[in-house]
Amino acid sequence: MTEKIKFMLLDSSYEVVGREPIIILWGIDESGRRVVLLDRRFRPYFYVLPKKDASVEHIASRIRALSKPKSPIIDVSIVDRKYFGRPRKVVKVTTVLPEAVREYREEVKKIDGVEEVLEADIRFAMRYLIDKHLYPFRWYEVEVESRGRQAGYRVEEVYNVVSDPQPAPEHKLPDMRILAFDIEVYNRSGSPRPEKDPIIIIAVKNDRGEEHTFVADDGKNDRKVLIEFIDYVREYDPDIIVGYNSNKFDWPYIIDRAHHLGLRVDVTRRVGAEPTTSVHGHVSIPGRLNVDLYDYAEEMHEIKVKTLEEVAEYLGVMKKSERVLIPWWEIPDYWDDPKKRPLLVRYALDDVRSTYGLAEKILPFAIQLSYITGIPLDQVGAMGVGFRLEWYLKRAAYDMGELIPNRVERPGESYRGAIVLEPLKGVHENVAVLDFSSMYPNIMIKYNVGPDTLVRVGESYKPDEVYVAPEVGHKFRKHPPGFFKRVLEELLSVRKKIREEMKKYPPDSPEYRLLDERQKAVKVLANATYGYMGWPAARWYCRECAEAVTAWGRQLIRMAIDYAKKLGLRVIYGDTDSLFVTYDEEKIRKLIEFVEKELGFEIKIDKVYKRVFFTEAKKRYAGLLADGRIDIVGFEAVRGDWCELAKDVQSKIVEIVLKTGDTEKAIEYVQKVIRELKEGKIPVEKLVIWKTLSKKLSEYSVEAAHVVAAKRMLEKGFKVSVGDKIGYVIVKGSGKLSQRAYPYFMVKPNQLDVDYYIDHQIIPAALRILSYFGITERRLKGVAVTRKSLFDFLRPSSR
DNA sequence: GCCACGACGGTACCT
DNA sequence: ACAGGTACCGTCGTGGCG
Repeated sequence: MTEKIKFMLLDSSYEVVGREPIIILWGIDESGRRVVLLDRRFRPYFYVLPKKDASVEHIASRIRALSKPKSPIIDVSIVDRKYFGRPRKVVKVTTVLPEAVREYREEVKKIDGVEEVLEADIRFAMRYLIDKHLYPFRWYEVEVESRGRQAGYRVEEVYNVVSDPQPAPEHKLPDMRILAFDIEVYNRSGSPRPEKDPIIIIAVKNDRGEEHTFVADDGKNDRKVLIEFIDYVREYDPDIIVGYNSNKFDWPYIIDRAHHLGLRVDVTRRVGAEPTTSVHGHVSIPGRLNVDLYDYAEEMHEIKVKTLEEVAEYLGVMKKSERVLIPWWEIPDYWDDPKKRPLLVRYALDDVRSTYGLAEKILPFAIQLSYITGIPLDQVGAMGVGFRLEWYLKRAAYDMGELIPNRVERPGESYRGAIVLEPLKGVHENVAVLDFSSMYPNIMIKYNVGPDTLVRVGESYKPDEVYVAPEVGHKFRKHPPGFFKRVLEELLSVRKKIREEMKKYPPDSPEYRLLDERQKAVKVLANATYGYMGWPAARWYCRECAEAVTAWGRQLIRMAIDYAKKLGLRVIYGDTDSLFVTYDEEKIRKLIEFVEKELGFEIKIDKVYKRVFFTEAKKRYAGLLADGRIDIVGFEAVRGDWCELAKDVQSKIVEIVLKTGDTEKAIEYVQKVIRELKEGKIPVEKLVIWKTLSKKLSEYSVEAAHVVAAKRMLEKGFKVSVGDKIGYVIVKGSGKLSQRAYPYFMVKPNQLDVDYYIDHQIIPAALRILSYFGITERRLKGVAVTRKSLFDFLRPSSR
């Protein structure tokens, strides 16, 4: 007996039972029950593209002959698809077992006349979602047969899918159970090792506001901790589990430690299953969405040191001043001291509260990213922007009958990018910053840029039927609309619709916020398309396309600059799609009109600086806005590889100079800081320099400071890996600077080389701004000269 | 052998 | 693990000089 149910999709997976693959859809139904839908009707397949002169039928029959009874090919048929926009006859090969796709793929490749095997690398569970148009966090109606509760699945009801799920009208997200967790490990030296270092605390917090800490006994016996935690997860039964760096630390550690103690990490919704680590280092928990919030922190470029405390502070989740802070190397001391141990427990609690708070800030966007791209939530965060876009493109290709190109290894070919103008150095008053709106996406749409519309060498074309890119001469057919043009138009129109829908709700309503996150997710994809085309690993890679886009971009901004100058606007600076011009409303209006009417693009005033300062360097400036806010762009103050003290000093100088013009005050300030530094009044934290380890230690050809510091960590038993940020300080002594670099936690304050910080951090950062005003290193170090004010330096080039 | 200097490696930023 | 353009630091090799 069949019935219809509505459900919201959480995730998909598959299993092979009795030599038959079963798609498993995890979801939540209308009444909030967790359900599983099993679909036994779907089979894996791939395509075979014959060479142009080969016989499709012949290839098809050769493929049929490959079928082996144990794992048969069940269908070989000739179908019409498109490959880079051109209609092609291809062979669709269907098997029973997903693993069989890999085996047959290799054999089919060897057949004469086969150009390529396509779509043989799409995972079965994702193949189902693509083909059935299913997206996480969207609602569907589906005809099913109930199988009641099933012992193997920890859900309220299991159904067999009878016919394909159909989209149901959108309604709000159901209440989902969310669990944040965080572990603390006891170890006295180096990085913790699961085979010996116990997990002394696991802290959890859920969406009901409940908090728990599972704490080891005095003997640091953590068996109980793990058992209680595992039971808690099963008991609370979360849909989403969040952690901070949990994919790389907490989960692997829990799994290794539990196995070492002979325990199973029985936290999934599939009886008998355990969390598994995928190739990309992401941990998968069947039936639940495991989200590592660190992945999202990595994308927040404003935050330089991405510890949980820093990110929580930045996002307004928890102030560092209002929580327990314990340096990680003191954790064992806190544990061993009975008086301090409660503080350590409190610290773990503050960590998990921060983690949960981060989830509240980040998950709404992450969920919409999953909703738009169709990538399950537990994977979407671990992916780079390129892969997120690529999944969106794969779905678009399927919907258009386009074959998904293979990923091929190819060398990167560089090409010219954007224009950056030489800034007019000095202080300028009343400057408007104009920005082209979505310049590259709009170029791609206007000129129909893409790998399928590109006229390649040897191909014929009629001159009036193509767009020709300036300088580089690449040609793109005007018709029909290409793959990227169609995708981008869709993205832009979807975003427009979302933004219109948003107007129906007050800005503080949940509906508004949800839609706002959604439109942001769409924007990310649109903005990534140009870079994607120039990415050698992209399936739809097209260097000529990317090259043409930047060429058109250069032409565009040149024409805007020329017109601005013709109008009598001073062009102070410009980079790629932005122009800094004197704030003359009437002339700017004319410029905007010109760009819209004559060039066919949109340009807008992004901001107006009351005062803005440039040195001779490109990509570096500081501006004062009408409301008193200050933008610092490019300078040391916004770079993560300068010590906090130098950055603070530079920020302060910029503020003094832009707001008061009093350079003397700035000098006095620098001198004061130098005095404090010499007197040892500056805490070590403000002197730590953080640099990313971008490759393996052995691969470095020069002894850079952070590399030396990382080697010292390694010697002490710490794991250092690619991507880690190494925090180091410079100590007194002789020899190369790099040899005097030590991890900050290995150094006592009196060992610090104060002179290094003065000469190589404070003074350079200060002079970057102040040398334009004629101030020298000697003055900063205390030699008096005549007083000048900012206003002697205004509008330098106009006498 | 020492020093000045430029090339280069390396990192992080901007749009 | 989306692109190219750019600034700037410290190391390292090189050539000139003694």
